[in-house]
Amino acid sequence: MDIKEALEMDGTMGSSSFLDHVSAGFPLQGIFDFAEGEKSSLGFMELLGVQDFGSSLFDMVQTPSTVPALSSSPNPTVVTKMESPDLLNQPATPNSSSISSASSEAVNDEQVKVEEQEEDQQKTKKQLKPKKTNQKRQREPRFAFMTKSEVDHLEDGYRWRKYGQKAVKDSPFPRSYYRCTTASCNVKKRVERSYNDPSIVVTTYEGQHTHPSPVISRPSLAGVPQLNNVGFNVAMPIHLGTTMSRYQQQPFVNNLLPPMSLACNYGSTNAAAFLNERRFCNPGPGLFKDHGLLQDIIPSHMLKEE
DNA sequence: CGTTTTTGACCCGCGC
DNA sequence: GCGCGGGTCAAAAACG
Repeated sequence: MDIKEALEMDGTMGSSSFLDHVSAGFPLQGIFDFAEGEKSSLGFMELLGVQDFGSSLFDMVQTPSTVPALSSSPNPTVVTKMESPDLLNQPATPNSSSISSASSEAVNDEQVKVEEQEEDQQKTKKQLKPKKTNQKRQREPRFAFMTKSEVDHLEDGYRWRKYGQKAVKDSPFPRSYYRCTTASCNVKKRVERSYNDPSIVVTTYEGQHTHPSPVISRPSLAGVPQLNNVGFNVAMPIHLGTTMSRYQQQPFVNNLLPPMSLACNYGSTNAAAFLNERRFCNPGPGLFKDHGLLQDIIPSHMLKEE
């Protein structure tokens, strides 16, 4: 049980609690703490209830141990960890069935965690600049998922520019920081590799894209079929068509999906979609089922599916 | 030549 | 107050 070891190792870190991990970027250790299931006694549904605050964060993790079939399976997998309830409705990817099933069986170790870090910090404007009226910086809600992949930077339909890299404590693998290259869109993501299982990449998204996936207009991806003209459902097909041969990125939540998030379940299957879903399902603090934007963007038939 | 990556420095929050 | 770790900046290098 690598995870167990990880958990124990985490204990050696000592100074940080799980929440600390989370608020600081939920290092894997944090995730595994979570997996331990002791620091979070909330049941999944309970969490949902808690989460239902719209802006509070929600963590759902399936540690590698929960998907035993993965490591040995020819088809790599993705373990999803989400920090936002709105995203939980994420459907399994079309071709993740095998993985999904595997994970479902493994959910026994299902871990859930609630985070309320939204008031955490707002690092969008920053540090080297004169600090402003120091309200605690607010951090955008984040969500992450673990992906079994050989490449660190997973294609998700958006363009990212790397702006930093740091060594991760207790891990031989560095953590990379990316920002969406689209002007006015300050979505960020962190990518790091699990030191317990180097084949697993943990990607954390922070913020919400304020634009459609740019891949639509990208020549290199022009051949990818577009599901719509908005962009957020496009990424997955692109992903599948262009990168699956190198790695698999198949976020899935299957049985972990919270019922209440069904309203946002419209079939997107990747990170970009997650972000968009999040954005559209959770347009503002406390708002949950506002379909205003959704209706503008999502085909009516999709909405009906909820 | 424009864009992205690399990388050391810096800032900030937090625990001791 | 100090040190540590996480996160970001920004100049230089690399890349296409």
